[in-house]
Amino acid sequence: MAAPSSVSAAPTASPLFLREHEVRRGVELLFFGYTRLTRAIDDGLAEHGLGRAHHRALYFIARQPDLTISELLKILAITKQSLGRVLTDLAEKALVETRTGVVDRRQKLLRLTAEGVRFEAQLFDALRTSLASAYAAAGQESVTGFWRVLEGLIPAEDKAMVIALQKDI
Amino acid sequence: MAAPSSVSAAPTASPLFLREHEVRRGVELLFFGYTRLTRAIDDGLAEHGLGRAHHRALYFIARQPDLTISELLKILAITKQSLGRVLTDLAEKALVETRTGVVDRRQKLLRLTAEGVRFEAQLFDALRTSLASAYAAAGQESVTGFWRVLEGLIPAEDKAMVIALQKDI
DNA sequence: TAGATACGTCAATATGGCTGCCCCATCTTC
DNA sequence: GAAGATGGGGCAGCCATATTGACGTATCTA
Repeated sequence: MAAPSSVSAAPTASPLFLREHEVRRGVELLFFGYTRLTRAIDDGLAEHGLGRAHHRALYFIARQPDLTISELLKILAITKQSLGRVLTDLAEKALVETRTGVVDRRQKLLRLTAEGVRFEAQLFDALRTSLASAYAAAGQESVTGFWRVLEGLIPAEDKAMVIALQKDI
Repeated sequence: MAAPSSVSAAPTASPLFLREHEVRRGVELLFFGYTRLTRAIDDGLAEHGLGRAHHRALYFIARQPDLTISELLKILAITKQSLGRVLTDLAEKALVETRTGVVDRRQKLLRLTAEGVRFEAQLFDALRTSLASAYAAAGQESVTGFWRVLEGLIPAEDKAMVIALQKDI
């Protein structure tokens, strides 16, 4: 794959054609890392009869109180129907509550209840334990690199959304 | 866990209690990065009437020809039933073939057919495009950090498996 | 030969996604 | 004030992917 740099006539390989090994390594580590991290909260969720889809909604509502439905839809990138079921479950379990929008009364503003806050924090703790130990083992420099590469995987049209999330804390 | 060498009385916070912000950032970037990367191959899969589960099997068979069923089960961490359906589909589409094990005739050794190799390579190309551009934007140092953190997320009992995968290429 | 292992398979069930269609309330624009 | 756009809710039906538990067969190992 890598063109020898000594040959001047043929341009060297574009950075888009990195050695296959490096790409495969990333694909695999992302797969294992992501799946193993999410597995850390399955037990906590199961105790409440909830699944990962519920956690994702819970998580982003925790992160941005007064989020609207359509904003949450953009973040999760699922359909209204799918989200509807999840939010119904969360409301029934009194983990999430909605209020009518103030500037636009068509909107619903999503918030966690006190119990929702408690539960999300409990789940987050499991995530923190896993991720913090990975951070600690890798060192701060590695963490920065970890963030940079992942940011590069987010398509331009989604980037503003992700950055907005991270402004709040 | 590391005791601060300078302060003797009050220990600083353990590395396991990193600032919440840093952990949330990692959780979110992993979510967006992973989901956006996997989305890159959905169209290619759909053309063949296959889903992501099929790709995961295809991918790891490509990576380790003559993989056995039980090894693949460990990697994917799903049930025999679930994998069975996926492999049946792949066999019907003539993307995967099996041979009886040589050292142990109970085993089935999984391999891609020529068409399977071609198809996996095509899908891989979409992954490479995404990941390579993220690598290029972040720089080689970042890529190393990216790998290190992700490795730290893999539980000890799975680590040998992942490392074994990466020895082959 | 007895037991463990590798694989296949049955039936039933859960979860979390999807499409297409239609509804109402509210905001915006003309 | 009317027309249309937007935010949200909901119905019916479907699909993909996962689960459990039990059982069967071939093969290996002690």
